[in-house]
Amino acid sequence: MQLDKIVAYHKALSDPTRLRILLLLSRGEVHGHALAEKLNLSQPTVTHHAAKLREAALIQERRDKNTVYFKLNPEFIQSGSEASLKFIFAKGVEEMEEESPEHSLKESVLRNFFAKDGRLRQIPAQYKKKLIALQYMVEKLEPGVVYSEKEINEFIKPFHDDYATIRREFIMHQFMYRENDKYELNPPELWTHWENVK
Amino acid sequence: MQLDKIVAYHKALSDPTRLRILLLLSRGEVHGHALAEKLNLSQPTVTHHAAKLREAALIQERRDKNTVYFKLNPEFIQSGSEASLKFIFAKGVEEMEEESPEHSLKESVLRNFFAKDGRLRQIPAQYKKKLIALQYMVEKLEPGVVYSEKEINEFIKPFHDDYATIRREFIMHQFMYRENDKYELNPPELWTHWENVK
DNA sequence: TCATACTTTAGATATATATCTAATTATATA
DNA sequence: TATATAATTAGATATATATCTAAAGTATGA
Repeated sequence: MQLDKIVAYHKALSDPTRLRILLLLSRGEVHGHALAEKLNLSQPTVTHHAAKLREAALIQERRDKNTVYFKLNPEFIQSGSEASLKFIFAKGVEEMEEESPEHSLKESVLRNFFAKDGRLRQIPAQYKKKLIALQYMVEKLEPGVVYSEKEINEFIKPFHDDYATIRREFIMHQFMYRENDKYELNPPELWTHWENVK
Repeated sequence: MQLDKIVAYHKALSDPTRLRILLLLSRGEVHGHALAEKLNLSQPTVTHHAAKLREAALIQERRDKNTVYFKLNPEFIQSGSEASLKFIFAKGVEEMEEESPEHSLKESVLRNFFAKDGRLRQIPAQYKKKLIALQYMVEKLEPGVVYSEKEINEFIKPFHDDYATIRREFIMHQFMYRENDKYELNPPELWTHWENVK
């Protein structure tokens, strides 16, 4: 289930009138006219809400003569709820682990921005390239180790004199995590990759 | 959990940007600036959405120096979903079974609108009273029995000559259910009671 | 104490939507 | 065929909201 569907599902349920309609339907079929009466609304308003609920597959309809009867589609109400939980909690990982076939760019950045002695000639101005350079440096840090600010500065200095800026960029792009002046590497899933950036 | 809370929960989840934020947070803390970058949005926009998510208790915040870190509140995401299913499917019954201490009105209607021989003198014009009279008659039908239209007419005639109108009112107020010209009593939970009508 | 960086607030704008009335369509019945 | 009932569509209005820019607030650090 993709984003749009989940949005539509919650939109359908994010109106008090529609929730009251579902509640009334929970005990069995009700027709449009009766809904309008019970809710003290005009019939066009009921039609309007019924359309929204139908689009989200939350109700079904049947016609008998002039009258349209509505009833719940309980499966979809349930599965929509499950889908959105899955979306938030689980699906995230694969979703964002897209392809990154840009090896050539990476190589070119490393070759052009880093000198043979390993120093960073200058901080790339272009966003993608900056991320690549930052990641290259940060990968030399030890995961799980808690660094002081001073240690981070000392780590960066051999690459570039402006350690303050680079240290800030580490945080900004989520390569690292800071709490009470202690610095620690984030897991790579949290790093900003330019592929992630819409 | 009452209607308002459930509406707020689904409203919070009914925006694609907010879902993407939750997805980004599903892997750990992220701070505002990083969210703005990853989503290609301005920081005020992130603040705006964060406020909505916080109001719905879906995220929590922590501040370190100038930076505000957001993280999921997974319990609430889960429990909101459960609550709304409960609301639609279960809670309905008690919700609507309010008090109905209007026995005196019922007695007065039965006394004044029905003659000693059981005939309905006239169809009450006042909504509440009409429902009482209709219910009184309909309760003499057998639950579970499928009636033809003709049988329903014959049933009504001893009460009142205008059986067509009364038959329609039976359907209209959900005392009965019609499908392919077959009539059947609805369960009383579906009947329109004037207490239900806002 | 001044400048910087992150966040929030204020205000503007454009879009979405919940509701209504009036008109139209669809179906059934006399 | 004309009438009645239920539903839908069209159009109007008022409110809500997602987003932006600009300004103000807040905490840090030199």
